[in-house]
Amino acid sequence: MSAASAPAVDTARAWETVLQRIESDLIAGALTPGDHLPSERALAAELGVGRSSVREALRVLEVLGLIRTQTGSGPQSGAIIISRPSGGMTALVRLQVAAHGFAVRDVVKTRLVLESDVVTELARASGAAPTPALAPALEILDAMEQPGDELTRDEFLTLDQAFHLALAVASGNEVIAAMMAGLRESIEAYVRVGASVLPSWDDTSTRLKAEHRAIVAAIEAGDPELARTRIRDHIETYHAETNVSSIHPHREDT
Amino acid sequence: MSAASAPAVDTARAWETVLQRIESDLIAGALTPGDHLPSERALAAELGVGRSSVREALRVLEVLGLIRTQTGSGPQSGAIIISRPSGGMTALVRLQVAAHGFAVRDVVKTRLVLESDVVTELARASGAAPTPALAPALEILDAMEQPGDELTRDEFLTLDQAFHLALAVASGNEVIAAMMAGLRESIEAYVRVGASVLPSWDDTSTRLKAEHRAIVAAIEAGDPELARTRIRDHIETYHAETNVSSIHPHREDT
DNA sequence: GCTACCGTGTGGTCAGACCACATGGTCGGA
DNA sequence: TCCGACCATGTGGTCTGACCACACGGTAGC
Repeated sequence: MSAASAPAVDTARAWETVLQRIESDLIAGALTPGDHLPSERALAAELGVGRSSVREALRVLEVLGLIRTQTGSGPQSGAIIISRPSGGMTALVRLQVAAHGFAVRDVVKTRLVLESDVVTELARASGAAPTPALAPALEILDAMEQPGDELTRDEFLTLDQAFHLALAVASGNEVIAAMMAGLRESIEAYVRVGASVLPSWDDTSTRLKAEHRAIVAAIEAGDPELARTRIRDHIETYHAETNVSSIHPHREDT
Repeated sequence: MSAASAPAVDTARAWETVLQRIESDLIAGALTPGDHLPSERALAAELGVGRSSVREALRVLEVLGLIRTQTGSGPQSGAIIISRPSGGMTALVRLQVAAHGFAVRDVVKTRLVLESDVVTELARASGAAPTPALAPALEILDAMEQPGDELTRDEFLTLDQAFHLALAVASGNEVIAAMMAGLRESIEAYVRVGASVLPSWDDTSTRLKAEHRAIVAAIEAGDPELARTRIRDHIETYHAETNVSSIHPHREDT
């Protein structure tokens, strides 16, 4: 039913067995965030594989945002289980965009779909009771509006990204938050290029700030439909203005 | 302004330089799907790094669904650029679920959000003009209803997954399709466990088939709201019935 | 003409050797 | 007693070289 006989099973490549071992330890609860993995040399000896194979598996886990590695000795050294899905999501989406697997247009559209749901859920929750989870997002808005301290485009965009991410986090769905972060970061280069060619940045940033406040207002008013409409307009307007969707990772010339 | 002097810049780890090189080649169009990467040994020599570092980078690309490797010689050997985004999504989400980064509940919820948008878009498009893109999905439904040929639960679930994926593909947004596939696959183990404990599989499968037809009917009728409602009920009912969301990767006992 | 063979290049793996680094203990002096 | 310098230890990061299994493609022999 399961394995035919005794042999085989070993058909997987060495680094895959390492990955499987770690995954099963995670599922079994033998490994939880904060724990240290055994050292590469110990893992290699324990699993009967070479250290290079262990390293290939750890590299994958690192890129996927599951572990953090550090040299040296002490409590902070070695490979430690973390859980930072957004990092892996970013790398995944960005490379897929680069490889033509994803169109920038679809990335923007997907982000819109996810974020629409985020604000809808937040508005629903806020209609029932005040939402303290929104506090981080509000702080970011305050930071964006500091009088007398003009932000550069880059600084503004950084805060803008943080605001949208804060909304996603506030909704409580980590999967959506990670995906949104990944989608956004993966096209960040295009967004920044788009912002740099805008004729009047002052006008744009002023409008964006107003739209952010309006979105939050709709959420706090407990109006899902309004919040949804506003986030949609917010995203679509910006991307239409900067023409981000038409930017193509490929250079057709030369 | 940028680099202090001549040195440094090399601060990135060796395997990262390999990754960056490949990414930039992808963006520049020097590498497109179907192309062969240079051999590991050539890449190592060219970039001035060890072969093991090259391998770590290639391993990442493989897990992320960007390349396919094959031993031997000939046209099919070596590392070839592909673009299978769902593979990377699956690995990422599955491991994050295992590491407690993602809750199964949130995965299901996110899938629901994405799929709601898929059927909404399909219904809108279908309202304007017939949608030939739905053909693959319809074929799968036919296969699920073959009379006299009772499908096992596993076979049924495989077709079920294919149906939902076909809908996503029909919507034309590859990012959403890939993410949905990844989300679905990552919790497939839990879904199958849930199905295996259902009291009356015949009743369930009959109901699911009817629901599938109803969803398609709503799409073809060009009724976005109805399609949205039906897909939501379809997914929520099933997951409530099988209690998938409550399945926890951890075993609290022993 | 066909078959069997073998050279060649590929990824897959392992072993061993360094390196830089961060820690934590030890030893010496104040 | 206290404190600073020192160094042994263990970690990840990297490179080198060596095999292996495999798949192709040409070649020699039938």
